[in-house]
Amino acid sequence: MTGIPAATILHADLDSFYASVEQRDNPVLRGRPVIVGGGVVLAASYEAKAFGVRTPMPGHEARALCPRAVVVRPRFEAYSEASKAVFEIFRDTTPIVEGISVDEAFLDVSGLRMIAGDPEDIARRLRERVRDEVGLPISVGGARSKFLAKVASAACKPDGLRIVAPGTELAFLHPLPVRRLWGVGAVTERRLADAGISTVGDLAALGESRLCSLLGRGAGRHLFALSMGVDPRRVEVGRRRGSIGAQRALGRRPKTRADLDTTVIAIVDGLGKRLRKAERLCRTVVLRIRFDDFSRATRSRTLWEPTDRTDVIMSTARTLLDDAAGLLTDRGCTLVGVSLTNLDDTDAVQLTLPFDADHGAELDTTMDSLRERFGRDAVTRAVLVGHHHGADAPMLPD
DNA sequence: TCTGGGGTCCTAGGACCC
DNA sequence: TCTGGGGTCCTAGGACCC
Repeated sequence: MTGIPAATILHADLDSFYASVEQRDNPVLRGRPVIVGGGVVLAASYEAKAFGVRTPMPGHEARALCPRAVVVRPRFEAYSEASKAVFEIFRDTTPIVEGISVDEAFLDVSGLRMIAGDPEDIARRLRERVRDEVGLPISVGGARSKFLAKVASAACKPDGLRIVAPGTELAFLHPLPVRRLWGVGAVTERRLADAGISTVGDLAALGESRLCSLLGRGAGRHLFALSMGVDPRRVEVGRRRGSIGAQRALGRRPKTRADLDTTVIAIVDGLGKRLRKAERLCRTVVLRIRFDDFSRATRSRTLWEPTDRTDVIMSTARTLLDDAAGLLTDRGCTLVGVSLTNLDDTDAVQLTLPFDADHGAELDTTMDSLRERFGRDAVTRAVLVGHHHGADAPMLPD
């Protein structure tokens, strides 16, 4: 492996997360097919997956496939607690951790070779710690890029470890079905199948331009790059979510406008609390509706200024509901949701300073001056944005 | 008891600005 | 009556992910 850049990114993914927590906490469930959820399958243990149970399958279908399965109600608090414990182990392994969801994350371990060994050693210890300290099985994939690390973890599930050695990427990738590519879902898979493309290798052989004419420029470029193992994205620490939302399934019985109002009020009330707790402001309110034929519609409004006030969000949401009223005359509404997007930080302060690469100590000085201005503990987060000169320098306003 | 609840990113058209 | 090239922001829809 000398001379070649080593696999440096790990993708760690808990196996059948919710179901594994249930089996951990209730010995009776161990070794048995377990389904978490009621109306739809939120998670299935590997014993249940062996019968063809998948998420998000309707509950009745899952029970038909696997009548012996034990169906348990989700316990989101337990999952959240388990997730926190696992993420502590991630961050104890390396400071460069990018969480993707409650049960998976990317870890950049490239700087750890000297102190912690090669990626395979690190991954092995990580898996042992999650097993010993939290009691859950976790699969870890490793490679030179995020995408390949993720494919590797999927390929070694359940409870596996797979490192894609540098130089072997395409041999690993090309035999896989296109569905493994990030961005290929049911619709794109169908379109590719119609064009006779079933594996990643087929897709790579098609070439970028024909892929673009088949799927559109953005998707074509993206998928072609992935199929060639090209994925330059770094592991990003401290990404903040760009939106928060909540929704309620309403069932099929007919709803009155008052029913919808009541539901929207409850949703917005909860969102306002979450927004303030997270110390964020939103500028755009989106109303989301699903109809009984499973078609969807959205209506949105952008506010003059960012807000975290429930009353402002509420009146905006009700205006949107009025906007959508016309859509509801001939179809039943089976789901209503509200999302808040264009999120800002509360009390964010932006400073612009010249920066001389020979004087890196200026960064510390900047933090000190921020603390001086706002109080030592008032500064909770600082974001460094670099502007560089040269060919890619941002264009200046007229 | 016949389809959850949370998100991300991209596209396309129109209004508007210089 | 003919006629531009840049850009931003907003809205709506859609694919996709876990």
